Amino acid sequence: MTRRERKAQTRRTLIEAALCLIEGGGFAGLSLREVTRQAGVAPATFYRHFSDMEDLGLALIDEVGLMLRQLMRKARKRISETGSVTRTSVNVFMEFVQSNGNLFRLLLGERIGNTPSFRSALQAELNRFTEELTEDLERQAVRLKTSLGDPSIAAEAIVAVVFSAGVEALDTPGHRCQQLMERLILEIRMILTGAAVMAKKNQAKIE
Amino acid sequence: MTRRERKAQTRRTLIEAALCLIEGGGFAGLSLREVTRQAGVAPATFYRHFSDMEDLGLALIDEVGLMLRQLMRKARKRISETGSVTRTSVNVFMEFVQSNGNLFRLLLGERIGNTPSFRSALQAELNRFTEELTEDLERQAVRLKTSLGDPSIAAEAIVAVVFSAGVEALDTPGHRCQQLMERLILEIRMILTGAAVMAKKNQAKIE
DNA sequence: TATTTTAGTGAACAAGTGTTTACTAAATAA
DNA sequence: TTATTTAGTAAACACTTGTTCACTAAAATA
Repeated sequence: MTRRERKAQTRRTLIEAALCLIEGGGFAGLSLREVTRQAGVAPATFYRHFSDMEDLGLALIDEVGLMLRQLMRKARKRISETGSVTRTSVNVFMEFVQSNGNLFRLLLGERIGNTPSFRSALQAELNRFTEELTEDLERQAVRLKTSLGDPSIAAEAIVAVVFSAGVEALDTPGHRCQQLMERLILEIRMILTGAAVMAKKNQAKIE
Repeated sequence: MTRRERKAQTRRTLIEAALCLIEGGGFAGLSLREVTRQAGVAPATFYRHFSDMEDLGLALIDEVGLMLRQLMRKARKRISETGSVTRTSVNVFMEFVQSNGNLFRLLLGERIGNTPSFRSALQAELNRFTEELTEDLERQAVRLKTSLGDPSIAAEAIVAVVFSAGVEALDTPGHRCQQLMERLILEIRMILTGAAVMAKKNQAKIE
């Protein structure tokens, strides 16, 4: 096995270890030595891969970004198969929260955490997500020949509502998740119909 | 000065110290010694007031609850003076976020954090907030002789949207906060009109 | 082949951590 | 007044932490 591959491999081990440890205590209460211990590697080895814990954190945030993009892609694919937009999106989202819980915790925990570089990186990641949703909403509006006014506002509201439900889902036992999803779907529909109605009123005012 | 008063006073000092330190690094990365140092008190003194850091944390969470209740009361009072519900509420909320930033950080940071007892306590606090908002919405609907269907769903959505904006406001410079608030107001109106329209449709179906 | 690079190691460091101990001085109770 | 309770202290404890250092063994290069 080549040296680059080996290095990449232990790097991955470290990332996985950190991700695993986040589950039981956030990123803030997470020590370099814990990570190396969990990874089965000497403390000094850490410095061959990251200069800092903050550096590791930024690598984790890259993973979050990747996750969100995969999430979007998967949702779009399934929507084009099934048709029902909201319900399918919510389904995909909840599946992701269940299986990538730790990344999710990172995303929402460090958004308020101490480290400024984390906060801005994560906020940027979230903004990108909102933008993509905005574009989707725009396309949908064109397709259905309606208007949502400024779709970015609806998108922002939807993202807030969805992620809030995501947090709640993190420690909701599986069987009560269905309930949670039904509420979430209603909330999203509220926002969308509200946006449509308000857009129509504004249109009427202008004409 | 009586002994009880003295004790209560240093207890307060410890709480204030913790609150002050949270600003620069969340609750998780916060050591007992740091708190006592900031409070100007010997480390051992801590144990005369709290058994644990977790114990201190729970005391802080009580403060959060107090803050939220004050928030509600103040909003109601101002609403009865001015009339405009949404705009006034958002104003009051944002003022609170600006002046009680650290409590806010605690509320939203530890909702996902490591400590299970924190999570549940904070979720309970948030739920109480949502409930009160639900009742307010109900009263408003009666007064305006309209219906929002199940107002608890709209309330949940509004809370999500408002707190999400609160997080963003935490490190938004004052002059851009106005923009943020305008968006927030639009989002809330969306949810409310959406809820009203959907309730009307459902009503029509039943009749 | 011999030489250089380098991912990973183990030992050591100074500094910070939570917690317990016996102690003081002042407020309370007798 | 004398005796007791107690909020706060200083010192010590056994650990954990981040970081550096010289070192090894194996892969890459010459």
